[in-house]
Amino acid sequence: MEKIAKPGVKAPTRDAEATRNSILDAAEQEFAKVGLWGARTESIAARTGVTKAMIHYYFENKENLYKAVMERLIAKRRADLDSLCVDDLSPTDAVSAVVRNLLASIIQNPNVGSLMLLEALQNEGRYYMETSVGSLYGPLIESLKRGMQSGEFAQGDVVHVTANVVGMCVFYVIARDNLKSLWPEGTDLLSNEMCQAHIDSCLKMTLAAIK
Amino acid sequence: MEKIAKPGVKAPTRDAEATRNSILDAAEQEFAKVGLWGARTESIAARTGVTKAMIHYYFENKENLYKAVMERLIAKRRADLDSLCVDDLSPTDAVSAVVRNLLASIIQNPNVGSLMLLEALQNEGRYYMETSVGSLYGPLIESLKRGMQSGEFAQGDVVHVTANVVGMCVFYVIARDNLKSLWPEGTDLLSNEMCQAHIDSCLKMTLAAIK
DNA sequence: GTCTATATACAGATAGAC
DNA sequence: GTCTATCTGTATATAGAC
Repeated sequence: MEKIAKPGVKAPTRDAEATRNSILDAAEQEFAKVGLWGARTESIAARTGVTKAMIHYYFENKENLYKAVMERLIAKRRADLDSLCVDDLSPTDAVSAVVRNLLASIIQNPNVGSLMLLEALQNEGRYYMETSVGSLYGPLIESLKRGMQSGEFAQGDVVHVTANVVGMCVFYVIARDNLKSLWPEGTDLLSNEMCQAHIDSCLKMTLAAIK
Repeated sequence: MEKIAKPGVKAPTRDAEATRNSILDAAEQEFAKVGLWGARTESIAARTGVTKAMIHYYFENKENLYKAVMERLIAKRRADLDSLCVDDLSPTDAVSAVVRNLLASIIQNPNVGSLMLLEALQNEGRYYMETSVGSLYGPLIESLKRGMQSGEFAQGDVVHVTANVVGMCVFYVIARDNLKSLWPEGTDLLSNEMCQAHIDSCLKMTLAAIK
Protein backbone atom coordinates (compact mmCIF):
# COMPACT_ATOMS: atom_id res chain seq x y z
CA MET A 1 0.00 0.00 0.00
CA GLU A 2 1.27 3.42 -0.97
CA LYS A 3 2.33 5.77 1.77
CA ILE A 4 0.01 8.77 1.97
CA ALA A 5 0.99 12.17 3.31
CA LYS A 6 -1.01 13.74 6.10
CA PRO A 7 -3.87 15.93 4.81
CA GLY A 8 -2.75 19.48 4.07
CA VAL A 9 0.91 18.55 4.30
CA LYS A 10 2.90 18.25 1.10
CA ALA A 11 4.49 14.84 0.68
CA PRO A 12 8.30 15.14 0.51
CA THR A 13 9.34 14.81 -3.11
CA ARG A 14 12.58 12.94 -2.54
CA ASP A 15 13.77 14.03 -5.96
CA ALA A 16 17.34 15.19 -5.56
CA GLU A 17 17.63 17.06 -8.84
CA ALA A 18 14.27 18.79 -8.42
CA THR A 19 15.05 19.86 -4.88
CA ARG A 20 18.47 21.11 -5.84
CA ASN A 21 17.03 23.18 -8.63
CA SER A 22 14.23 24.60 -6.55
CA ILE A 23 16.79 25.71 -3.99
CA LEU A 24 18.82 27.34 -6.74
CA ASP A 25 15.73 29.12 -8.05
CA ALA A 26 14.73 30.40 -4.64
CA ALA A 27 18.28 31.43 -3.85
CA GLU A 28 18.52 33.35 -7.11
CA GLN A 29 15.47 35.38 -6.10
CA GLU A 30 16.77 36.07 -2.63
CA PHE A 31 20.34 36.88 -3.68
CA ALA A 32 19.07 39.14 -6.45
CA LYS A 33 17.23 41.14 -3.86
CA VAL A 34 19.62 41.46 -0.97
CA GLY A 35 22.89 39.98 -2.16
CA LEU A 36 25.06 37.34 -0.58
CA TRP A 37 25.33 38.87 2.87
CA GLY A 38 21.79 40.10 3.19
CA ALA A 39 20.31 36.77 2.17
CA ARG A 40 18.86 34.50 4.83
CA THR A 41 19.02 30.76 4.30
CA GLU A 42 15.82 30.51 6.29
CA SER A 43 14.12 32.82 3.83
CA ILE A 44 15.47 30.88 0.86
CA ALA A 45 14.19 27.67 2.37
CA ALA A 46 10.79 29.21 2.95
CA ARG A 47 10.50 30.02 -0.76
CA THR A 48 11.23 26.43 -1.75
CA GLY A 49 9.06 24.51 0.67
CA VAL A 50 12.00 22.52 2.01
CA THR A 51 13.88 23.25 5.20
CA LYS A 52 17.14 25.10 5.48
CA ALA A 53 18.86 21.89 6.48
CA MET A 54 18.51 20.92 2.83
CA ILE A 55 20.58 23.90 1.78
CA HIS A 56 23.47 22.64 3.82
CA TYR A 57 22.90 19.13 2.61
CA TYR A 58 23.20 20.13 -1.05
CA PHE A 59 25.53 23.11 -0.94
CA GLU A 60 27.31 22.85 2.41
CA ASN A 61 27.03 26.58 3.11
CA LYS A 62 25.54 29.85 1.92
CA GLU A 63 28.63 30.98 0.07
CA ASN A 64 28.77 27.84 -2.05
CA LEU A 65 25.10 28.21 -2.85
CA TYR A 66 25.80 31.73 -4.02
CA LYS A 67 28.62 30.54 -6.25
CA ALA A 68 26.37 27.89 -7.75
CA VAL A 69 23.71 30.48 -8.51
CA MET A 70 26.21 32.79 -10.17
CA GLU A 71 27.71 30.01 -12.23
CA ARG A 72 24.37 28.77 -13.49
CA LEU A 73 23.41 32.29 -14.47
CA ILE A 74 26.63 33.11 -16.25
CA ALA A 75 26.74 29.79 -18.09
CA LYS A 76 23.24 30.43 -19.41
CA ARG A 77 24.11 33.93 -20.48
CA ARG A 78 27.22 32.81 -22.29
CA ALA A 79 25.38 30.04 -24.13
CA ASP A 80 22.82 32.64 -25.16
CA LEU A 81 25.49 34.88 -26.57
CA ASP A 82 27.31 32.09 -28.35
CA SER A 83 24.16 31.14 -30.21
CA LEU A 84 24.15 34.56 -31.88
CA CYS A 85 27.27 33.96 -34.00
CA VAL A 86 27.85 37.68 -34.24
CA ASP A 87 30.96 37.20 -36.37
CA ASP A 88 28.75 36.20 -39.27
CA LEU A 89 26.83 39.49 -39.16
CA SER A 90 27.63 43.00 -40.31
CA PRO A 91 28.79 45.25 -37.46
CA THR A 92 25.45 47.04 -37.32
CA ASP A 93 23.46 43.82 -37.32
CA ALA A 94 25.82 42.32 -34.79
CA VAL A 95 25.39 45.21 -32.35
CA SER A 96 21.63 45.10 -32.81
CA ALA A 97 21.60 41.39 -32.18
CA VAL A 98 23.66 41.64 -29.01
CA VAL A 99 21.56 44.49 -27.66
CA ARG A 100 18.32 42.67 -28.44
CA ASN A 101 19.67 39.52 -26.87
CA LEU A 102 20.84 41.31 -23.73
CA LEU A 103 17.50 43.02 -23.36
CA ALA A 104 15.55 39.83 -23.93
CA SER A 105 17.61 38.00 -21.37
CA ILE A 106 17.36 40.65 -18.68
CA ILE A 107 13.66 41.27 -19.22
CA GLN A 108 12.86 37.59 -19.14
CA ASN A 109 14.84 37.25 -15.92
CA PRO A 110 15.61 40.56 -14.20
CA ASN A 111 17.56 38.69 -11.54
CA VAL A 112 20.47 38.49 -13.95
CA GLY A 113 21.05 42.21 -13.80
CA SER A 114 20.40 42.56 -10.10
CA LEU A 115 22.71 39.73 -9.13
CA MET A 116 25.60 40.99 -11.18
CA LEU A 117 25.20 44.48 -9.89
CA LEU A 118 25.00 43.42 -6.27
CA GLU A 119 28.06 41.32 -6.90
CA ALA A 120 29.94 44.43 -8.04
CA LEU A 121 28.71 46.53 -5.13
CA GLN A 122 29.12 44.04 -2.33
CA ASN A 123 31.86 41.66 -3.29
CA GLU A 124 33.97 43.77 -5.62
CA GLY A 125 33.23 41.27 -8.34
CA ARG A 126 35.09 38.50 -6.53
CA TYR A 127 32.69 35.73 -7.46
CA TYR A 128 31.99 37.18 -10.87
CA MET A 129 35.60 37.28 -11.99
CA GLU A 130 36.21 33.66 -11.22
CA THR A 131 34.10 32.70 -14.18
CA SER A 132 35.72 35.24 -16.45
CA VAL A 133 33.54 38.19 -17.18
CA GLY A 134 35.27 39.27 -20.31
CA SER A 135 33.48 36.71 -22.43
CA LEU A 136 30.10 38.22 -21.62
CA TYR A 137 31.19 41.54 -23.07
CA GLY A 138 33.35 40.05 -25.81
CA PRO A 139 30.79 39.86 -28.62
CA LEU A 140 29.75 43.49 -28.19
CA ILE A 141 33.32 44.72 -27.96
CA GLU A 142 34.39 42.82 -31.05
CA SER A 143 31.40 43.97 -33.08
CA LEU A 144 32.02 47.60 -32.18
CA LYS A 145 35.69 47.24 -33.06
CA ARG A 146 34.85 45.81 -36.47
CA GLY A 147 32.42 48.63 -37.15
CA MET A 148 34.94 51.30 -36.21
CA GLN A 149 37.62 49.72 -38.33
CA SER A 150 35.37 49.46 -41.35
CA GLY A 151 34.24 53.06 -40.91
CA GLU A 152 30.65 51.96 -40.36
CA PHE A 153 30.77 53.42 -36.84
CA ALA A 154 32.27 56.64 -35.57
CA GLN A 155 35.61 56.40 -33.79
CA GLY A 156 35.50 56.18 -30.03
CA ASP A 157 36.74 54.33 -26.98
CA VAL A 158 35.36 50.84 -27.66
CA VAL A 159 35.32 49.63 -24.08
CA HIS A 160 33.68 52.73 -22.66
CA VAL A 161 31.06 52.60 -25.39
CA THR A 162 30.44 48.95 -24.57
CA ALA A 163 29.97 49.66 -20.88
CA ASN A 164 27.65 52.55 -21.65
CA VAL A 165 25.49 50.54 -24.02
CA VAL A 166 25.10 47.80 -21.45
CA GLY A 167 24.32 50.35 -18.77
CA MET A 168 21.63 51.90 -20.93
CA CYS A 169 19.97 48.52 -21.44
CA VAL A 170 20.28 47.27 -17.91
CA PHE A 171 19.52 50.31 -15.80
CA TYR A 172 15.85 50.55 -16.69
CA VAL A 173 15.25 47.02 -15.48
CA ILE A 174 17.26 47.00 -12.29
CA ALA A 175 16.33 50.50 -11.16
CA ARG A 176 12.69 50.16 -12.17
CA ASP A 177 11.38 50.57 -8.66
CA ASN A 178 13.01 53.97 -8.43
CA LEU A 179 12.05 54.96 -11.96
CA LYS A 180 8.42 53.94 -11.78
CA SER A 181 7.35 57.31 -10.37
CA LEU A 182 8.28 58.85 -13.73
CA TRP A 183 5.26 57.15 -15.28
CA PRO A 184 1.60 57.30 -14.26
CA GLU A 185 0.87 55.53 -11.00
CA GLY A 186 0.30 51.81 -11.41
CA THR A 187 2.31 51.46 -14.62
CA ASP A 188 4.09 48.11 -14.74
CA LEU A 189 7.56 48.76 -16.11
CA LEU A 190 7.96 45.11 -17.02
CA SER A 191 4.72 44.87 -19.00
CA ASN A 192 4.99 43.94 -22.66
CA GLU A 193 4.23 47.44 -23.90
CA MET A 194 6.71 49.13 -21.59
CA CYS A 195 9.44 46.62 -22.36
CA GLN A 196 8.89 47.06 -26.06
CA ALA A 197 9.22 50.80 -25.64
CA HIS A 198 12.44 50.29 -23.73
CA ILE A 199 13.83 47.98 -26.39
CA ASP A 200 12.95 50.45 -29.14
CA SER A 201 14.52 53.29 -27.21
CA CYS A 202 17.72 51.35 -26.54
CA LEU A 203 18.16 50.19 -30.10
CA LYS A 204 17.52 53.62 -31.53
CA MET A 205 19.79 55.35 -29.08
CA THR A 206 22.57 52.79 -29.36
CA LEU A 207 22.71 52.90 -33.13
CA ALA A 208 22.49 56.68 -33.20
CA ALA A 209 25.22 56.92 -30.59
CA ILE A 210 27.74 54.75 -32.42
CA LYS A 211 27.16 55.71 -36.03
CA MET B 1 43.11 70.68 36.30
CA GLU B 2 42.12 69.40 32.86
CA LYS B 3 40.97 65.83 32.55
CA ILE B 4 43.38 63.79 30.47
CA ALA B 5 42.46 60.68 28.53
CA LYS B 6 44.38 57.50 29.16
CA PRO B 7 47.44 57.11 26.90
CA GLY B 8 46.59 55.48 23.59
CA VAL B 9 42.91 56.06 24.06
CA LYS B 10 41.20 58.80 22.10
CA ALA B 11 39.47 61.35 24.28
CA PRO B 12 35.71 61.39 23.60
CA THR B 13 34.89 64.44 21.50
CA ARG B 14 31.54 65.19 23.08
CA ASP B 15 30.56 67.21 20.02
CA ALA B 16 27.01 66.22 19.19
CA GLU B 17 26.94 67.60 15.67
CA ALA B 18 30.32 66.14 14.76
CA THR B 19 29.42 62.73 16.11
CA ARG B 20 26.08 62.76 14.35
CA ASN B 21 27.71 63.60 11.04
CA SER B 22 30.45 61.05 11.38
CA ILE B 23 27.81 58.41 12.00
CA LEU B 24 25.96 59.55 8.89
CA ASP B 25 29.17 59.40 6.85
CA ALA B 26 30.04 55.93 8.03
CA ALA B 27 26.49 54.73 7.54
CA GLU B 28 26.47 56.05 4.00
CA GLN B 29 29.52 53.94 3.21
CA GLU B 30 28.07 50.83 4.78
CA PHE B 31 24.59 51.21 3.31
CA ALA B 32 26.05 51.90 -0.12
CA LYS B 33 27.82 48.59 0.05
CA VAL B 34 25.29 46.19 1.50
CA GLY B 35 22.06 48.11 1.72
CA LEU B 36 19.75 48.60 4.65
CA TRP B 37 19.33 44.97 5.62
CA GLY B 38 22.89 43.86 5.06
CA ALA B 39 24.34 46.73 7.06
CA ARG B 40 25.61 46.04 10.56
CA THR B 41 25.40 48.80 13.13
CA GLU B 42 28.53 47.39 14.71
CA SER B 43 30.36 47.82 11.45
CA ILE B 44 29.06 51.37 11.05
CA ALA B 45 30.19 52.18 14.58
CA ALA B 46 33.62 50.72 13.89
CA ARG B 47 34.09 53.10 10.96
CA THR B 48 33.29 56.12 13.11
CA GLY B 49 35.30 55.44 16.21
CA VAL B 50 32.26 55.69 18.47
CA THR B 51 30.29 52.78 19.82
CA LYS B 52 27.10 51.45 18.36
CA ALA B 53 25.21 52.67 21.39
CA MET B 54 25.65 56.14 19.89
CA ILE B 55 23.72 55.13 16.81
CA HIS B 56 20.71 54.37 18.91
CA TYR B 57 21.22 57.49 20.94
CA TYR B 58 21.11 59.72 17.84
CA PHE B 59 18.88 57.80 15.46
CA GLU B 60 16.94 55.39 17.65
CA ASN B 61 17.31 52.50 15.21
CA LYS B 62 18.93 51.37 12.00
CA GLU B 63 15.97 52.16 9.80
CA ASN B 64 15.82 55.77 10.92
CA LEU B 65 19.54 56.08 10.31
CA TYR B 66 19.00 54.81 6.81
CA LYS B 67 16.26 57.34 6.19
CA ALA B 68 18.50 60.13 7.44
CA VAL B 69 21.27 59.04 5.08
CA MET B 70 18.92 58.95 2.11
CA GLU B 71 17.44 62.33 2.90
CA ARG B 72 20.81 64.00 3.25
CA LEU B 73 21.94 62.53 -0.06
CA ILE B 74 18.83 63.48 -1.99
CA ALA B 75 18.72 66.99 -0.57
CA LYS B 76 22.30 67.53 -1.69
CA ARG B 77 21.58 66.17 -5.15
CA ARG B 78 18.55 68.35 -5.58
CA ALA B 79 20.40 71.49 -4.49
CA ASP B 80 23.10 70.59 -6.99
CA LEU B 81 20.56 70.35 -9.79
CA ASP B 82 18.76 73.53 -8.84
CA SER B 83 21.99 75.49 -9.09
CA LEU B 84 22.18 74.65 -12.79
CA CYS B 85 19.18 76.77 -13.83
CA VAL B 86 18.70 74.62 -16.91
CA ASP B 87 15.71 76.66 -18.05
CA ASP B 88 18.04 79.49 -18.97
CA LEU B 89 20.02 77.29 -21.36
CA SER B 90 19.37 75.99 -24.85
CA PRO B 91 18.13 72.39 -24.87
CA THR B 92 21.51 71.06 -25.99
CA ASP B 93 23.39 73.04 -23.39
CA ALA B 94 20.86 72.08 -20.76
CA VAL B 95 21.24 68.35 -21.44
CA SER B 96 25.01 68.68 -21.45
CA ALA B 97 24.91 70.53 -18.17
CA VAL B 98 22.69 67.96 -16.48
CA VAL B 99 24.80 65.07 -17.73
CA ARG B 100 28.01 66.74 -16.64
CA ASN B 101 26.50 67.53 -13.28
CA LEU B 102 25.23 64.00 -12.75
CA LEU B 103 28.59 62.54 -13.67
CA ALA B 104 30.47 64.95 -11.46
CA SER B 105 28.25 64.17 -8.53
CA ILE B 106 28.42 60.41 -8.88
CA ILE B 107 32.15 60.35 -9.52
CA GLN B 108 32.85 62.58 -6.57
CA ASN B 109 30.70 60.34 -4.38
CA PRO B 110 29.93 56.95 -5.92
CA ASN B 111 27.80 56.12 -2.90
CA VAL B 112 25.00 58.17 -4.41
CA GLY B 113 24.51 55.73 -7.23
CA SER B 114 24.99 52.62 -5.14
CA LEU B 115 22.56 53.69 -2.46
CA MET B 116 19.82 54.56 -4.87
CA LEU B 117 20.23 51.35 -6.76
CA LEU B 118 20.22 49.20 -3.66
CA GLU B 119 17.15 51.09 -2.58
CA ALA B 120 15.41 50.07 -5.80
CA LEU B 121 16.52 46.46 -5.55
CA GLN B 122 15.93 45.85 -1.89
CA ASN B 123 13.16 48.16 -0.78
CA GLU B 124 11.24 48.69 -4.00
CA GLY B 125 12.05 52.36 -3.71
CA ARG B 126 10.03 52.73 -0.52
CA TYR B 127 12.41 55.14 1.18
CA TYR B 128 13.32 56.86 -2.05
CA MET B 129 9.77 57.74 -3.02
CA GLU B 130 9.06 59.41 0.26
CA THR B 131 11.26 62.27 -0.75
CA SER B 132 9.87 62.46 -4.26
CA VAL B 133 12.19 61.15 -6.90
CA GLY B 134 10.63 62.94 -9.79
CA SER B 135 12.41 66.17 -9.04
CA LEU B 136 15.80 64.52 -9.54
CA TYR B 137 14.89 63.59 -13.09
CA GLY B 138 12.82 66.71 -13.76
CA PRO B 139 15.52 68.95 -15.22
CA LEU B 140 16.64 66.32 -17.73
CA ILE B 141 13.09 65.46 -18.74
CA GLU B 142 12.14 69.08 -19.25
CA SER B 143 15.27 69.84 -21.26
CA LEU B 144 14.68 66.87 -23.54
CA LYS B 145 11.06 67.89 -24.03
CA ARG B 146 12.05 71.40 -25.02
CA GLY B 147 14.58 70.09 -27.49
CA MET B 148 12.10 67.76 -29.11
CA GLN B 149 9.48 70.46 -29.36
CA SER B 150 11.88 72.92 -30.95
CA GLY B 151 13.08 70.27 -33.39
CA GLU B 152 16.61 70.45 -32.01
CA PHE B 153 16.33 66.80 -30.93
CA ALA B 154 14.84 63.83 -32.71
CA GLN B 155 11.42 62.67 -31.57
CA GLY B 156 11.33 59.87 -29.03
CA ASP B 157 9.88 58.72 -25.75
CA VAL B 158 11.19 61.39 -23.40
CA VAL B 159 11.02 59.39 -20.21
CA HIS B 160 12.67 56.29 -21.65
CA VAL B 161 15.40 58.43 -23.11
CA THR B 162 15.90 60.08 -19.73
CA ALA B 163 16.20 56.77 -17.93
CA ASN B 164 18.62 55.49 -20.55
CA VAL B 165 20.85 58.53 -20.35
CA VAL B 166 21.03 58.26 -16.59
CA GLY B 167 21.73 54.54 -16.85
CA MET B 168 24.57 55.18 -19.26
CA CYS B 169 26.17 57.67 -16.88
CA VAL B 170 25.65 55.71 -13.69
CA PHE B 171 26.36 52.13 -14.70
CA TYR B 172 30.08 52.60 -15.25
CA VAL B 173 30.52 53.86 -11.72
CA ILE B 174 28.36 51.43 -9.81
CA ALA B 175 29.31 48.33 -11.78
CA ARG B 176 33.00 49.24 -11.95
CA ASP B 177 34.12 46.22 -9.99
CA ASN B 178 32.59 43.94 -12.59
CA LEU B 179 33.75 46.05 -15.52
CA LYS B 180 37.34 46.45 -14.40
CA SER B 181 38.42 43.22 -16.09
CA LEU B 182 37.71 44.88 -19.45
CA TRP B 183 40.74 47.07 -18.93
CA PRO B 184 44.36 46.10 -18.23
CA GLU B 185 44.86 44.67 -14.76
CA GLY B 186 45.38 47.32 -12.11
CA THR B 187 43.53 50.07 -13.95
CA ASP B 188 41.67 52.31 -11.50
CA LEU B 189 38.29 53.05 -13.07
CA LEU B 190 37.85 56.07 -10.81
CA SER B 191 41.17 57.68 -11.70
CA ASN B 192 41.07 61.12 -13.29
CA GLU B 193 41.98 59.86 -16.74
CA MET B 194 39.42 57.05 -16.75
CA CYS B 195 36.68 59.31 -15.41
CA GLN B 196 37.44 61.89 -18.04
CA ALA B 197 37.18 59.22 -20.71
CA HIS B 198 33.85 58.13 -19.29
CA ILE B 199 32.54 61.69 -19.23
CA ASP B 200 33.64 62.25 -22.82
CA SER B 201 32.05 59.01 -23.92
CA CYS B 202 28.77 59.78 -22.16
CA LEU B 203 28.49 63.30 -23.51
CA LYS B 204 29.30 62.22 -27.04
CA MET B 205 26.92 59.28 -26.97
CA THR B 206 24.11 61.19 -25.30
CA LEU B 207 24.17 64.05 -27.76
CA ALA B 208 24.49 61.70 -30.74
CA ALA B 209 21.63 59.60 -29.44
CA ILE B 210 19.16 62.45 -29.02
CA LYS B 211 19.94 64.64 -32.01
C1' DG C 1 27.50 62.58 25.37
C1' DT C 2 29.88 58.39 25.59
C1' DC C 3 31.00 54.14 27.33
C1' DT C 4 30.57 48.97 29.06
C1' DA C 5 27.74 45.30 29.98
C1' DT C 6 23.84 42.78 28.97
C1' DA C 7 19.10 41.30 27.38
C1' DT C 8 16.88 39.36 23.61
C1' DA C 9 16.38 37.74 19.12
C1' DC C 10 17.93 35.50 15.13
C1' DA C 11 21.27 33.66 11.85
C1' DG C 12 24.10 29.76 9.96
C1' DA C 13 25.29 25.35 10.67
C1' DT C 14 25.16 20.43 12.77
C1' DA C 15 23.24 15.98 14.83
C1' DG C 16 20.42 12.52 14.62
C1' DA C 17 15.64 10.55 13.96
C1' DC C 18 12.79 8.88 10.26
C1' DG D 1 16.47 12.68 1.08
C1' DT D 2 14.07 15.23 4.41
C1' DC D 3 12.79 16.65 8.80
C1' DT D 4 13.08 18.47 13.91
C1' DA D 5 15.79 19.96 17.51
C1' DT D 6 19.71 22.19 18.95
C1' DC D 7 24.40 24.33 19.27
C1' DT D 8 27.00 28.45 18.62
C1' DG D 9 27.90 32.73 17.07
C1' DT D 10 26.41 37.30 16.18
C1' DA D 11 22.90 41.19 15.55
C1' DT D 12 19.97 44.90 17.32
C1' DA D 13 18.77 47.26 21.01
C1' DT D 14 18.63 48.64 26.07
C1' DA D 15 20.27 49.80 30.92
C1' DG D 16 22.94 52.05 33.62
C1' DA D 17 27.71 53.79 35.01
C1' DC D 18 30.69 57.70 34.23
